[in-house]
Amino acid sequence: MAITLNDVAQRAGVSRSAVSRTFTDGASVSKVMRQKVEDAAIELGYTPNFLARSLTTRSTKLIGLVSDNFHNPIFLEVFDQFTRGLQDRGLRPLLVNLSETYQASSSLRMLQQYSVDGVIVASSTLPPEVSEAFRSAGIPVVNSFGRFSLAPKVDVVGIDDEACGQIAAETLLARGYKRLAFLGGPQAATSTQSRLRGFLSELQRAGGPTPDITFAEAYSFEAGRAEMQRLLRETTPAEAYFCGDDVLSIGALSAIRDHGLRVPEDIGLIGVNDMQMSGWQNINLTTIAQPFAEIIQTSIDVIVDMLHAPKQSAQARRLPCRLVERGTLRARP
Amino acid sequence: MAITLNDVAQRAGVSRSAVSRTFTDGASVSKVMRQKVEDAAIELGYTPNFLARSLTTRSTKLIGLVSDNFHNPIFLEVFDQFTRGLQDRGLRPLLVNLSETYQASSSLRMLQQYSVDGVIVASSTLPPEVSEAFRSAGIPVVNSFGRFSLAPKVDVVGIDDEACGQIAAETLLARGYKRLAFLGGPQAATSTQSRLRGFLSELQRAGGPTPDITFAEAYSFEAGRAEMQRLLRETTPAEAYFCGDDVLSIGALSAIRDHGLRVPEDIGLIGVNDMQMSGWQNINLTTIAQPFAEIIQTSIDVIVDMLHAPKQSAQARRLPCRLVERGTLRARP
DNA sequence: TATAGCTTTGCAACCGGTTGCAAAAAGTTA
DNA sequence: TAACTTTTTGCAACCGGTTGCAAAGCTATA
Repeated sequence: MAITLNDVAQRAGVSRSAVSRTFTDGASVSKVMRQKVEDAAIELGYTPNFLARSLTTRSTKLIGLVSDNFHNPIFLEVFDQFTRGLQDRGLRPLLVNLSETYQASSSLRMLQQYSVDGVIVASSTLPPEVSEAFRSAGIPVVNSFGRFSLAPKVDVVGIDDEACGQIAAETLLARGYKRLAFLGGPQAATSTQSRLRGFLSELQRAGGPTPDITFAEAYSFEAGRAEMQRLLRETTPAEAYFCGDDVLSIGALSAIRDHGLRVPEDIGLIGVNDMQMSGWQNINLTTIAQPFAEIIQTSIDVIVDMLHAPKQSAQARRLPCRLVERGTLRARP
Repeated sequence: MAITLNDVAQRAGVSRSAVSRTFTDGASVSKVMRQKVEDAAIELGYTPNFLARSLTTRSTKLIGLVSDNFHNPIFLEVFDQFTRGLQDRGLRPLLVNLSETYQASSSLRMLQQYSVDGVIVASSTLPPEVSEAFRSAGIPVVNSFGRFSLAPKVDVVGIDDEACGQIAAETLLARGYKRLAFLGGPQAATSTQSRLRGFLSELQRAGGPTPDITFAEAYSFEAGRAEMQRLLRETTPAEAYFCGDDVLSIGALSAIRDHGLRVPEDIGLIGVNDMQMSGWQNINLTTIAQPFAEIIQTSIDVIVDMLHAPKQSAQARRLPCRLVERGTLRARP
């Protein structure tokens, strides 16, 4: 069916090697030979088979892109940019959806079967074991949006969650808020814990108040809404909430408004991520931006480096966050 | 480095074929032989190389998933469900981001190089030529969310855009709206045109008013907002708008509220898609739901069928939409 | 024109598997 | 136990490429 190297060789009246060499960068072929082969190839509509090639070159240009964040709107930015970034470097993303029903171990085996050149684990919630499994299988791996650690087992590119909590604390204090609260993501998530730690330490350092602390079930609209509804029903709400992430914040926002309170007049809200729709004028969320583009670009750079020269030591990179001021916190006094 | 068939054969003291057969469904191997091989395989940590296998079996289980919708929030549902659905059937999505900078032709060549078993083009805006190119290259292809046609060149699974327009017209008339308008997506998009056609024909049939017609630049928040701002500034707004899709509607919604008007009291709004965030309580958009799950499931079924038995004739499937009543239209009189 | 040095080319082995075929082994029947 | 089936196994060729090696071709120099 498909046109192969042999067909082209025969058509052009040359050896198989000659054809192979014409399609291999840096191989030795004379002008006239190249011309003959290319003519025959075009005539027949030949395209080399990458997978057959990969058998000897030991490189498939396939990169496993593993995530469990498919429901979170930040996924939009993340996947758009990952796919483009990889394409730009001639790499191909092989997508793995690691929702709860799929075992991490089966995804490892699967990506091994496809001989991926590397793996990007794009998730802040998957346990580190997932990435580590790839590494111990000898596959280059980078964990994007992962947790910082001083002696990481795999390369990590993410934000500084503690600094993020500090920025939130500084911002709320600078706005003159007195009764503060932390409405985190899932309590078990390390990102939640780190942000909380940064938040608390900065409040303490600055002599600020001790905040109330609660956690939502997930990084999702419904979870944020449900938790805020509970808070409004069962407690005296704080003046301002530092929320686990944007989608959580938007859930909380909806609960507050439904409860007849105004944002930012009655309650202030600050999130984390700065996903696209946080900037939509009817949401207009004050938030702490993750540098998506840089995280993704860096992740790709790291994995590409590893493809060329496998590294021994892993490194965790923390990229800085920054405050994006919009309409869910009151102005500075 | 990696463990191969040969290693296992040697370890188990059997032939290469024996090892191959143990890992091939339906091949003839005795119990004792299988045991020997499996023991050796486990000991060495062997996993068969899918790509090497594909060379002889001519099946890679790779499915190209091409789209240009990466910025639209419906992408969330679409990709989550596609990846899971494919995984469930042992297929692997190879992602292609066909944003404007990437040529359709290069994506064809690339997917050919990777010998994908089939291609799913998930987009309502990519021109039909994209899907047709795959078909004429002999690669099974299905166009999800594509336009219906009586004699399609490739298989299509989508909604009935005209019926969608009709539902919008019926709904708005039933609510007693008099001055209606259509705020479409990009004028060139066939989905826009079909929805408009259905909308107009139903209005005419029911003796309804003739609506104003305008188009936004894209299916995006900004485009919807910009166009609605223009309408509010330059025209007397209609009583209710049928918008091209949800993200456009939400953009329009924000413009209306910013202009000091209320929805649904002053202006009514109905969208298309029912993406997740349309149900968020602070958006609460009345809309016409696309049956995402069914479209995706059907698309996968179609492509799987084609893998087993290549079909001659293409077919376009239209799945029904349904009204989802929320808060952006006034109640029936 | 003979010789050395560089480039180009084809041969054949290999990458990691699968599979048709025939020989060997096991199972059945008489 | 002999003759006949059926199952299991290994050999060797093949899938579509790449690549080390040596022979062939070319150019430059003496």
